[in-house]
Amino acid sequence: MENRKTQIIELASSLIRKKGYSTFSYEEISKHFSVTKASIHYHFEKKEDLGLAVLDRLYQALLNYRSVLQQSSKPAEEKLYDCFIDLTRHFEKNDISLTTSLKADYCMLPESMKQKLQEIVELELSTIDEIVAEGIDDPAVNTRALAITILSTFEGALQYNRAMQKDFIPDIMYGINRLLRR
Amino acid sequence: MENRKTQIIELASSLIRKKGYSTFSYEEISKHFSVTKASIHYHFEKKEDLGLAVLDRLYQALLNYRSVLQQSSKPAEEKLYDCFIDLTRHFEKNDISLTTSLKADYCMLPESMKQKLQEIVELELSTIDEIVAEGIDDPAVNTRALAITILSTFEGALQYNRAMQKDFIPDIMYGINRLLRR
DNA sequence: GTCTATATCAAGATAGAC
DNA sequence: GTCTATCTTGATATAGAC
Repeated sequence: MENRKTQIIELASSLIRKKGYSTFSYEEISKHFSVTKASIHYHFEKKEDLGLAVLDRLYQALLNYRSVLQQSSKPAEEKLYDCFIDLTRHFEKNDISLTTSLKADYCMLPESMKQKLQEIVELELSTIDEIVAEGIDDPAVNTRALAITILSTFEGALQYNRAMQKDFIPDIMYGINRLLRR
Repeated sequence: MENRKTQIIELASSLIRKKGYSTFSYEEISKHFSVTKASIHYHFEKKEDLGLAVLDRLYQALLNYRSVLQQSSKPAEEKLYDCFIDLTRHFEKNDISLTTSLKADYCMLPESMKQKLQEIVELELSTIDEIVAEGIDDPAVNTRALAITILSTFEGALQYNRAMQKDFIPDIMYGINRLLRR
């Protein structure tokens, strides 16, 4: 069952978002599939291997997402708002983002995962930066700072959603609109 | 040593920020003070008791902070920027904020801590909202949404700092200034 | 009031049977 | 490819000595 490997990655990905890297366990993955812990260890010898597989999958998905965006011929502003919708949807489905959860657990990650996480974060930032820059002509504007502000805001808001059992996305969209308007 | 109790709360507070509530342990607290785990259990019978003590301390500190702000006679804009400086300093010293870390661990917290956390988050939001509102006359502006955006941005940025070993505060201050300016 | 000793459980991981 | 069995470690927690 080559498929089992993918199933494990998907479940791990969801568990990391919910509970964090150091708190999710082979035990709960094995129970979910009604197999033993040992068979999970067969697919991913160490927890670190599974963690890296989760990160690799995310990295590929992001690369793919960025290239779709780049090939789109929509006007920049529309692209950016599509992007916000994607972020919102992604977050509704997924509680909080994988990178947010891993950043919280950062000091407990193995070195290999820290490095991969940095690559992913850098890719996220530059993807948003590219779209923001496309929509803003003024060369005096620091678009990378805006991209960082936007992503920080989204990720922060998701954590508010989780703790307050309320949807703060409309509030931060109000803020982001104010931030971007001429 | 009634002082020991306070020392434990302070250490626990710092460990929760670094590693999260479910990952910090009585073991490491006891090692730090060169005593046994059992003596930590003497001061705080259950982990939940220690967690609540940490939250109570934060709640009191916040109440105190807010009342100092309210009594200040500075102009609103200055107050707000003092507040940003406090946030930045606090965050430099403390890696990420306690509430950010606890929001990431939210689903593993005992019910009592979830409730206390919500009270604290609400207090943080209303404190910032009050200052923002003081500085903005226009009744059409949704100051609470701005407060949420600002806090989300700060908390998100801290997690970026941690993972990227870089200081993103100047970037988000650029964004927040743009957000607040007339 | 602080300790030792211990109980209990779940974690990550490995060896080797089938 | 999946299993049983087992090891080791570290977690929360309790009982009871001093």
